[in-house]
Formats: sequence, C-alpha cells, structure tokens
Amino acid sequence: MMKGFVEKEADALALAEVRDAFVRQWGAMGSQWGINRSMAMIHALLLISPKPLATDDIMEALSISRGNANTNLRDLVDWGLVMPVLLKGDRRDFYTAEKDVWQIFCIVARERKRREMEPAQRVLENCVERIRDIPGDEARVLRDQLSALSDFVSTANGLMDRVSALPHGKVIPRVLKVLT
Amino acid sequence: MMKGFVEKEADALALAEVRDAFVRQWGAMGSQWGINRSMAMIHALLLISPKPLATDDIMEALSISRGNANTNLRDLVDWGLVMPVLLKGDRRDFYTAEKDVWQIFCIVARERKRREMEPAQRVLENCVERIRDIPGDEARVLRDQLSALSDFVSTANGLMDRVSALPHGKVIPRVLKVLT
DNA sequence: GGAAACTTTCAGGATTTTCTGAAAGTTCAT
DNA sequence: ATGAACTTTCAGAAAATCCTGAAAGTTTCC
Repeated sequence: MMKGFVEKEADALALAEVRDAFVRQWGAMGSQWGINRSMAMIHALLLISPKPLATDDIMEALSISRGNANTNLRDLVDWGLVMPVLLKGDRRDFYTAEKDVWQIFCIVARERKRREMEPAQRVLENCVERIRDIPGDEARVLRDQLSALSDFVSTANGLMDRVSALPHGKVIPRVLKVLT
Repeated sequence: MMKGFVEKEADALALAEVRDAFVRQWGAMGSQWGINRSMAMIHALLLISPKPLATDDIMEALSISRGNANTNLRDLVDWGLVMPVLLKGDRRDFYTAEKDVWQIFCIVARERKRREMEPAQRVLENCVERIRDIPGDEARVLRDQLSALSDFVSTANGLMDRVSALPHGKVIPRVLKVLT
C-alpha cells in the first residue's frame, strides 16, 4: 500500500523534529559534561548525520558562526571523535563522526582521564613527596591521608587504561562478572 | 636528640606550605571537574584538617566571603562529602569532611551519574520513543544509532550503581580480575 | 520580649568562558 | 603569479558563572 504525499511529508517532518531535539538536548547536556554547547551540538549533529557535512552545513544547521564551528571542529578532531574526510569533486573539508559507541566511550574516558585524573595524581604525588621527610604526628596524619588518595587515584588510572584497551565485545561480559 | 626551636619551626612551616599547596592546587583542579574553585578548596581544606572547622575558620583560611563559604558548604553537605557537627560549648556550626577514599569516590560517582548520565539516558529514551513508529530507511538508521547509545548508557548506569553498592574492600580485588 | 550570636539569602559586581565576524592565511587551478 | 575558494585566527562582544557584602532571617539565652 503506497503512502500518499501527505503521509510521507508528515513522517519526514517528525524525523527532522527528532533529529533536532536530539541535537539541541545533547548540546544542552554538554554543559554538565565540561564540554561546551557548540562542541556537543556539532558532535550530536555529526553522530546522526548519514553523510559527512561541510563546515557551512554545520554553521547553518546550528546557527553558529564560522569561527565557532571551525574551533570546535578542530577540538573534536583532536579528541578523535570526529574525522575530516575528503570528498572527491569538492575542495571543502567534510567531517564525519566516530559512530561506534565503545570507541566513543574510550575516547571520552581517555580525555577525561587526561584532564581530570592525571593532574590530580600529579598534585597528590607532589604533596606526598614534599611531606615525606617532615617528622611529627600532624605530618604523619597528613601523609597518610594524602597517600590514601594518591594510591586510589593511581589504581583508578591504571584500571581505566586497561579497560579501554579491551576490545568492544569483551568488556560487557567481564564487567557483569564483577557485580555478582 | 631534641630538636631545637628553630628546626621545629622549620618543620611546621614546611607542613603548612604543603597543606596550602594542596588546598590551592586541588581548588584549581576543581574547574576541570565541573566543581567550582571555592567548593573544591573548602573540600580540600576540610579533608586535611585534623579537626572540624567553623565557617569563619574557612573564610579566613581561604580568603573568601561569608556568602560564598555558606553556599558551598551547603552544597558539600548536600552531596554528603561534608558533615555538620555540633561542638559542645560553641553555638556555631562546625564542619568535617568524609575521609574515606572509597566513600568519597562513591559520592562523587553518584553525583556525576545524576548530573551527567541520567539526563543523557532520558534524552536518548525520549528520542528513541518518538522515532519508534516512523517508517523508512533514514528513520531506521537513526533509530539504530540512538538505540545503541541508549543501551550503552543504560548498561553503564546499572553498572555504576552496582559498583558503588559494593563495600570498600571488595572492589579492588574484583576489578583486578576483569583486566586479566 | 528582646538582644546577641550565628546563618542564609540575594542583588549587583567581578571573573571566566564562549561566540562572532572580519581580516589574514592557505591552497589550488589556471 | 594571480585570484577564487576555502580555512584559520583573534580581538572584542555576549553570555554564563561565581563571589561579595550587607540586609534579612534564625536560634538561643537572659
């Protein structure tokens, strides 16, 4: 049974609405993630775009400036969440997003580790080092507290490294065992 | 062998410097964590303070205003990272921090899940729901992509819940098994 | 009741982060 | 070498976030 023009149009409209809602809501959420709105929106847009988009497409779809689009695309490419692609017959750069969920997770985890865990580890190790040879009860208490923190962060970092080194399929079954 | 006054003073000074460095650096790091500087500094200060502190102690130690101290203390108490304590013979509120590293981890994880994962899950589920009955190839592709994301986030959320329900000692050994 | 001691709130100021738009920089075909 | 097409940069505008200080609100004790 063929759908008429009107029904097809309605479906296309509903689809566009969902796309749009996803991009906007994902963008709004970016704030909570320490990722700025534009970057999150560009990522969302590329994530659900069936084909690569040029900078101008993105600018238009999201109503953002060229500078903004360019900067955030560069950051996304640096992270590895987005890849530039060359389309034949077009001089412009096109961009496409990594679609595999496990890959995305690993990239985000790696970036967060770099920005959040490693600085913490350095601060803690530096403090533990500086306090090592100071005698007295107060110093000992402080040393113990900072060492506990430091050890925990180190362990967590090592753990994260190993988890993201695992290939996609192996992780879910293994983690399920952990939480018997 | 008794240390002289001069040596003891030097030790005390070095200790104070480490404390101070820790508080300031932890505060600076807070930014990367989506936690504001004052909140991170107050937390750091209480974390290494051997005894509970009053609002005025905190204001003075960190050179911040009363309003700022009060607001951020309230948030820390809401999170459960800091507890108010009543000291006998003093009408003021004193505050002390949760010192157990595993507890701190669980609290932070719970809060991040609430602020970052659960909104994401809601957005995704909402989009998947809205697209469910739209026919066509494009809709199917979008549905598949969003479902993959949605499933991953759900699984991760469930996982996090179970991990933080585990008692301190059990986690490290178990996770070590995961990364054989 | 009322005054002292302490806490909370919040409007406006300060700071940090993000965005824009236009100018400068590239690259490529001719 | 020139110019058209495209990309990058960056100074200043806009927006979001955070902090202050003083006033209003509580609680406690006499």
